[in-house]
Amino acid sequence: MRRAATVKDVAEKAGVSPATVSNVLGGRKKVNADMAARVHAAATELGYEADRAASFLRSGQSRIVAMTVPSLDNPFFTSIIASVERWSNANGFDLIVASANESDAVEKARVGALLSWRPAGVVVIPNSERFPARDALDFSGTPYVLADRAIPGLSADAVTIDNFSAGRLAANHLVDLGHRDVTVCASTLDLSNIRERCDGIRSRLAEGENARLSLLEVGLTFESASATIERWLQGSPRTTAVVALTNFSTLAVLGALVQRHIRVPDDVSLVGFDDYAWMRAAGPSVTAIRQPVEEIGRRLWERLQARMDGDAGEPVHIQLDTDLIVRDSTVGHPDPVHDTYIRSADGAFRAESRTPGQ
Amino acid sequence: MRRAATVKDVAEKAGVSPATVSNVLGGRKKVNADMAARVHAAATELGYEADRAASFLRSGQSRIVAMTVPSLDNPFFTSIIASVERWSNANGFDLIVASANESDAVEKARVGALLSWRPAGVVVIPNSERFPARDALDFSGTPYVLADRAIPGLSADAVTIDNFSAGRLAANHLVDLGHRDVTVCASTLDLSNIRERCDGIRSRLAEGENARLSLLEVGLTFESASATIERWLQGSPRTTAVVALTNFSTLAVLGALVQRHIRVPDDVSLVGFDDYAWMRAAGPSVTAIRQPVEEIGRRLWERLQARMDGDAGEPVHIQLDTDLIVRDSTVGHPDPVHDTYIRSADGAFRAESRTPGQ
DNA sequence: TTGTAAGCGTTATCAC
DNA sequence: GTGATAACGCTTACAA
Repeated sequence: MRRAATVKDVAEKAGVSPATVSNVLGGRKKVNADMAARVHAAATELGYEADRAASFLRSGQSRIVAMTVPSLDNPFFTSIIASVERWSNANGFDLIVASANESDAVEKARVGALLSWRPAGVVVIPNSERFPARDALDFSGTPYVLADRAIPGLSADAVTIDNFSAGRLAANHLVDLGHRDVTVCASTLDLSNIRERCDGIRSRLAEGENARLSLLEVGLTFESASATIERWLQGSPRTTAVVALTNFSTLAVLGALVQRHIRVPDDVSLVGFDDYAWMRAAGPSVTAIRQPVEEIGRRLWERLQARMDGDAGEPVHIQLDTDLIVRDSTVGHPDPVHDTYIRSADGAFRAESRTPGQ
Repeated sequence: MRRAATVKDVAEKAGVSPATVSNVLGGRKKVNADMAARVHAAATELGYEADRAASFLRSGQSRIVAMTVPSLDNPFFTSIIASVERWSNANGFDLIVASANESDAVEKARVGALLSWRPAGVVVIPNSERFPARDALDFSGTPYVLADRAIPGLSADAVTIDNFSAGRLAANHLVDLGHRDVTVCASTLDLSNIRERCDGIRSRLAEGENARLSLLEVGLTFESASATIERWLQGSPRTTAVVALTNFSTLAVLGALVQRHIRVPDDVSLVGFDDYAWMRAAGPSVTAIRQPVEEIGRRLWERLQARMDGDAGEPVHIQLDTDLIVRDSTVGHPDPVHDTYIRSADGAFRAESRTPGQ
């Protein structure tokens, strides 16, 4: 590992002082034009890039954002990382990521390590409602924003979807189609977002008569979900529709139904959660609640940016609307050209064709 | 943002010198037992964690690993990140990630930024064979390891699968089943790993008589792949089997076939690439070449660790074996209990049931 | 064994 | 407008 060039090297080569180099490259002070040119030339020639650690140490401006997620193997979480990375990068911040690996203890330990970088801000998808990172974050005073999972009673900025409405949106679709026996596959009721989705479904079903809701807690992984659903199906449950509240449980339900040759949607309809390419490609394609991932990232950044800039206002909980993407798993085989329909929370209906560029 | 505690604070509280605090917490020198206890107590009380930037600046040990991937929206890449993150974390390193967002220019720019952290090592999944990060990495002298995509002619450590053998494995399965008209859906032939997979398929097909191979270049995204495959199907191609060489193209092929009510595997068989939960759950479940993601991460770390420790030996290209997971998309509906079969490169056959915990 | 002091590379301050 | 100098928080010679 070659020693990297320093300000001194550049200064010497350009025949100026280190301070001037810093001023030119940092663009903080006015400098003589041809001096600046010499500095730039020298910097380029030496491949100079300021050492971020030293720069931070002196300036106190870390330009690091740290992010912790329950797992890096869940595409929902990584899609949020992708969005945050784009925003942070666009603003000159680098992103340090840590996975809690589904463990409260790991989350706690990892956040400790992240904070030792003195990040300017932190984005957290808490591993559980215990929110193990909380104490360290609060103690450090580092601005942070929660994503996806808000913590009940916690005063902190959070960006989530409107889980209750998302649940209603799913239930409403099924009720409209005449379903009265609905089973909900929840990952775990230990998470408030999942509970709220359930509440939304329950609330809509309660508006009709004779609607019955069964609840199945299937765990956080595809494997546990598959096993639980398999056991449940062995009991020949009376159900005409399933709402799955996470991407893994959606997949597990679909797999179990297909494997048992239960016809979808003829025997059982399915509304899934999250919107992935495989849901379009599956046979049958899956009706699903789509979360606005890109917007979640944008709003996370917006909140974090505000806090990093010193906003000391009341904590804000942003709850974004979801869309219902109607596909074969609830309505069979619709119009072959416009075969995907989107129903927004406001009830509007619009067609979306499957052609590229969407 | 509260000012974080420093060594001085801890030293004062414990009634010792800063050097002693550093020695106790860093565990580098022997210290008196009750002094050590006092230091630990003070550190805990103040919530002290050494500032990593300052620590690095003085010691020259950055304990940062940087990683760049073409996209954070591709679960294959993020699964490798997940594995590397576990290994780096276990060894006390933090991980900075950057996405090239499928752009050579972005890769180059992002790697420049990453290097300004003076990372101890870098893991790169190059965005293209141009490997835009190369110059900066070589110039910096930072140890790096390529993942997934080796660059032809490049002298650098790389951990990939044995792409040629993977191609042969897929083709062999289809030939065994009697297929003679095989279409390959490649993302892009601009990547050597994809070309090698093609070559492997071609090589196996060439061993039989009358085998025909058609090649379809479908692009890197699900959308472009879907569109291309759709156009191709409109031409009523003479093909009894498709090999898809990436996860997105696998999905796109499956979707297009299902949508057109082409029966799989009765009309067309499908061998996909990568192994995801959705492939088990899809109807039909998808026969696929599984890449050993966890091992890729392990070997990446092993190589990087060696280089960071000063190993100056010849560049090593590790090529890992893949498995063929046989499912419905090539063989219909096998034994309902052990419904997934794995065929390794060595030809061994073993059953794997779909019960949880696998 | 413990403390003192220097210095990592940068930028902010303050003379010039 | 430019340059010398100090200081950020830490680790590590080296002195005690």
